[in-house]
Amino acid sequence: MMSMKKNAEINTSPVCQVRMQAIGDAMSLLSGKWKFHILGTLIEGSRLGFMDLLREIDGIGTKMLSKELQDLEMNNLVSRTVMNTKPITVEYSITEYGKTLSTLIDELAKWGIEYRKSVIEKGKK
Amino acid sequence: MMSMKKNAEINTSPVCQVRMQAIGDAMSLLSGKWKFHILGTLIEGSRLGFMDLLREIDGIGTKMLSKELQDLEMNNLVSRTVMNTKPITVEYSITEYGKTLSTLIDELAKWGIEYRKSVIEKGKK
DNA sequence: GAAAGTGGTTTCCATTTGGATACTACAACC
DNA sequence: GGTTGTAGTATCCAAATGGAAACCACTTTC
Repeated sequence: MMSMKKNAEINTSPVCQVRMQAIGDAMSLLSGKWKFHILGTLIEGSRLGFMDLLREIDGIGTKMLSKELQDLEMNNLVSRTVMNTKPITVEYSITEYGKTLSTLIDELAKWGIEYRKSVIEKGKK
Repeated sequence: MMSMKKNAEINTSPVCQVRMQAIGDAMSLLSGKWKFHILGTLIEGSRLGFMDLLREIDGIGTKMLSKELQDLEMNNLVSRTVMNTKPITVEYSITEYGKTLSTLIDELAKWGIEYRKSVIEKGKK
């Protein structure tokens, strides 16, 4: 019997290393429980205040919303504008760069919808 | 001056609620530092052993790999087959259902590659 | 019989994450 | 002058996450 050492050559290709690195890069910006929710909300309805977001995103608290928004702003995915209004308001919106995530987030939502359907189907059996 | 109460009606639509719920559903399966890496690796090179994955995925340890694989298997995204070989080998591969994540993961990788490019560009300035 | 390779589990620990609550500060409304 | 609404910050705490190292059981190779 041959004792070939098969080292699973498949992913040793540079293409795949780049791909894996890319996934890591992307997730370093997008990880966390709320990032996709916030981005998804801001892509749908632009120009929302802090309290708007707090109401829209079910379950999030002020601390997390504040922190996640700062992260996203720092990475230029979300912009924050302090408005010169009477009781000072702040407007959050998706940046042009943030919009490049639209197709990704659409895919995620699409997959999530199908997933829920499949779970319901299984439940019926 | 009118004091209209604008309650940011945008995302109150059922469409958006479904969308947000879907994002939450999807992330409940895909959250964690390594899920996308593992799925991405298995989509590229099917049929990999535990040690193969450990080598392919840079930085992961045995505990996390073991745990994440169990999660993914439980959700039918990855299959685990114990082979009847001399020093017992196990083969992990992506399931048909797991393959429905291909476009999503491709999008993620694509975005990550562009992101890295843009960071490098900024660095040059 | 020791080393190396398979596929993990277990234990311990530090860091991260995230939730609840309280609080500030300002202005308008009543 | 008390309540409401805006936009957060601060603090405390619990739970989840994740890494390092040791260990197990088995087999083949040296």
